[in-house]
Amino acid sequence: MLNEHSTKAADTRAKILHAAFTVLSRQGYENSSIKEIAEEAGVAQGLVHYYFKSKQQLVLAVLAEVCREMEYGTEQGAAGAQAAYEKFKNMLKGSSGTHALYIQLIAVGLHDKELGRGVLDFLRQDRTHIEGIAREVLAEREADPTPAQGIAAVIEAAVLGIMIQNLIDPDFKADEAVDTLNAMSLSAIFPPAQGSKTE
Amino acid sequence: MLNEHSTKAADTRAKILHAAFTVLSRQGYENSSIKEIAEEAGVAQGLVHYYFKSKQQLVLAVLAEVCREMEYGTEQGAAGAQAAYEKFKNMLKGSSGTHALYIQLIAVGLHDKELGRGVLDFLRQDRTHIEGIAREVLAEREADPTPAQGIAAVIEAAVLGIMIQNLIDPDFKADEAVDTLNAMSLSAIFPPAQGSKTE
DNA sequence: AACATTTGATTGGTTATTCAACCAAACCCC
DNA sequence: GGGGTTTGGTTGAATAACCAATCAAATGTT
Repeated sequence: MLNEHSTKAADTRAKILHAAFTVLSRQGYENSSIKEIAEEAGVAQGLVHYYFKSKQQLVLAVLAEVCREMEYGTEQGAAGAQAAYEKFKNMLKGSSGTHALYIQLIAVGLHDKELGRGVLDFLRQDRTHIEGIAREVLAEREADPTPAQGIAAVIEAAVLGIMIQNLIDPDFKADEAVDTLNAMSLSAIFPPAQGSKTE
Repeated sequence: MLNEHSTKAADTRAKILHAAFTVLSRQGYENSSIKEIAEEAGVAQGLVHYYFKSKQQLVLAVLAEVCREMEYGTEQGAAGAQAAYEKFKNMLKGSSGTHALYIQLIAVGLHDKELGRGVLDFLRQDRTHIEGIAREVLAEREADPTPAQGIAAVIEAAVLGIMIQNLIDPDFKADEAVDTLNAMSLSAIFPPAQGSKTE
């Protein structure tokens, strides 16, 4: 039966995608050739272009895969925030390949319109998600929800930067950094005595 | 004359370096060829290799240049922090080429040992500088200086992440993000009346 | 003349992408 | 059910372009 998704086709497609992920995260974008990806997948070169029009398209598909791997849990409020931070700590220990690839794709996306679009989409979705959590926490504290957006921008930024430092610097104290970020975001939410807003 | 001060030699060297910066920041690492850089500089291809053994070496030299462009002021204490944040805001508006190149080089450095070393050096120096400021501020407040390291890590991270978002997302509200980061780092320093840390 | 600088053609290699041919299973008509 | 045909899947070689690096020769400078 020639149903739109013959399992065989889906299989090899996934195989190529997985191989692309492996090679790209191991060697980086500019050192990864289609030939090498095909070898890793155990198929002929031409087949890669049968499933993906161009290297761009392939990498774009890999990006989607990577994004799926970075999803958080869905707990609510402060508990959700805690859970997300813990999950992030674990990711920092384990999935360095994924992170390296992500940073790589961000950089390539700076000069590749199509890829850049994909990266931007994911980044925004991520930030929106963080903003949602921040809003919940602010609501729990019965505080003004306005700063949620700015807080989300900073947390998203810090997450990216911690990833980067963790990849580059073998001596980087990732756990400490995440804990500090946690504390900082919390104390941003408990309005400190700076302005005049006392509880 | 083999003297390091032959002005002509220094001149063309600088010319090539500048052209490399221009081309690299415009087109990204993997789309920049020596040929193109030579053209931009108005010299023959071979000359580039006369001054820089390899593309790696050239890019490494450009990195040093970029780092010089990113230096902060040297004011002390809280005033220094304020000044640095303001300077950062201005940079976010203007020097996007420099930032794009920096992110690019971070990414390439992930899989290029030599470049990676250079990037790491700069990153550490930067973080140490931030840590110094944090220490000064903590001292002004007569607070425990221990968390300075963690705070510096988070601020460095956030700076990187804000750069990235500012490059990628045309709607990113950079000023708001920097102000929020400022507030968050301050409130991390005024120990908020928070009960006990989660453990 | 000796040296530093500059040139541009050459080398040896890599790359993404295209293409004609091949295979096997699915379908149709008898 | 069995020949012929369409179709999706797969192959590996060919194409055309590009690249970093080298080098012998030319030019400029002291």
